[in-house]
Amino acid sequence: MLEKLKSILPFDDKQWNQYASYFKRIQVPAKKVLIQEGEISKKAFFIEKGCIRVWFNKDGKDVTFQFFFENERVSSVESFKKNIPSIVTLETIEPSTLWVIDKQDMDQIMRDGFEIPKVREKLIDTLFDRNIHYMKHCLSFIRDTPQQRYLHLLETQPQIIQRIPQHYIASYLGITTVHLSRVKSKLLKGK
Amino acid sequence: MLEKLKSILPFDDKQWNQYASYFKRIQVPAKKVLIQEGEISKKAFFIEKGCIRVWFNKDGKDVTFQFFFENERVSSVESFKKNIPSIVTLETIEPSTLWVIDKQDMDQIMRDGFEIPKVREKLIDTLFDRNIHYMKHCLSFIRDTPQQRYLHLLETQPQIIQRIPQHYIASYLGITTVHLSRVKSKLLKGK
DNA sequence: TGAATTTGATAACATATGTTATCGCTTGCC
DNA sequence: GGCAAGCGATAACATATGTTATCAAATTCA
Repeated sequence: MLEKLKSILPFDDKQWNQYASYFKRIQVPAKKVLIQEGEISKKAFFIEKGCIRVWFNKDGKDVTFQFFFENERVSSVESFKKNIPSIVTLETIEPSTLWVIDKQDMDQIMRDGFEIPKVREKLIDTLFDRNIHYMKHCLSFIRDTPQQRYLHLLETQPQIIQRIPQHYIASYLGITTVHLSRVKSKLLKGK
Repeated sequence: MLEKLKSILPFDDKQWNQYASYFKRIQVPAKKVLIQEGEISKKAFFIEKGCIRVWFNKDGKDVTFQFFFENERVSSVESFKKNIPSIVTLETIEPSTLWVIDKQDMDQIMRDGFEIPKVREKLIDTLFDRNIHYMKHCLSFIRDTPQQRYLHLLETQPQIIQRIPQHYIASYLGITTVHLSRVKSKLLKGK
């Protein structure tokens, strides 16, 4: 099951023997908070099964920022990297199977990884990709209407539409559940 | 004038002697397009004097995505890094003095830089910082009203309000010029 | 200097989106 | 089985924001 992790961090087998023990497999129920907003994150997660929602607080309401699924890594990046309080909460949506690693161990892996050209390339690529992803996400809020964002989601990440309760999707799109309903019904009626 | 660049890329003096010649100083007028949307970017810029606007096309209208000022580096990141067509246009707003470097040379510097722990740290930090910046920028579109975004801009980047024509600011905030006028006048009238 | 362009304010109206409330359908749980 | 909670649709109304048009001031440039 760490196969996917190996493709993300392409160390050789010898090194993986050392690192494998850093990761612990845990089972968590739905709606379990993994990292709380305001807390300094000391852990990172890799999802074997299930999904995780990243959200933040807006006047008492929770607003979804991102979803993560199988074979993805999740952490409160800025908190994890910089030892500052997290601006987001990480919470499971479904009962999930996760691999968890402590910051200390992860830092070790990162330090080692940046010494090895192949791993380094991969890590840098990942950072750039994340950058591009956030950039495009921003851009879609400036450029596209909620309806366009919904359609785009349908095309590019149908599993979100299928697996995630609609009120989470609505806040992810930056609108209310009521308006998402309207958008969907407008689309059904042939636009 | 490369002093600022040295703090961003903390090589030792010997190496800088080699790299300094990679950068060329150019003077460009206002409204000069540096990189065109759709074009594969082969250059990166460092601003000595002036400012640059990053924008993209929305149904024929231009929508501003970011502003850059003195001592900042600008490039079409994803295009520059991945050799793909740029999704944004880079254009000066004021007459500017820039330092320009070719992709090939920049790649060389990056390759060398990642071998040197001190420089590597700085580069990775920069990537994370950019990530956090985009994340927060996204977040402000989901969480805040245009008025809140305007006030936030006033607090954190007053030079944008002062130096940049209002219609660029409006599209940067994701609203029309008409609405920005409304927001400002509402704020003047004591909210 | 004077004409053309850019910039910003405002009004009137149109559309998009939020708010609150209600209803019915599902789901989980005792 | 039945109740409570969660979820999604819809309606009516309120507010925010966009669109188009007009005007005045500032700026640019020949």
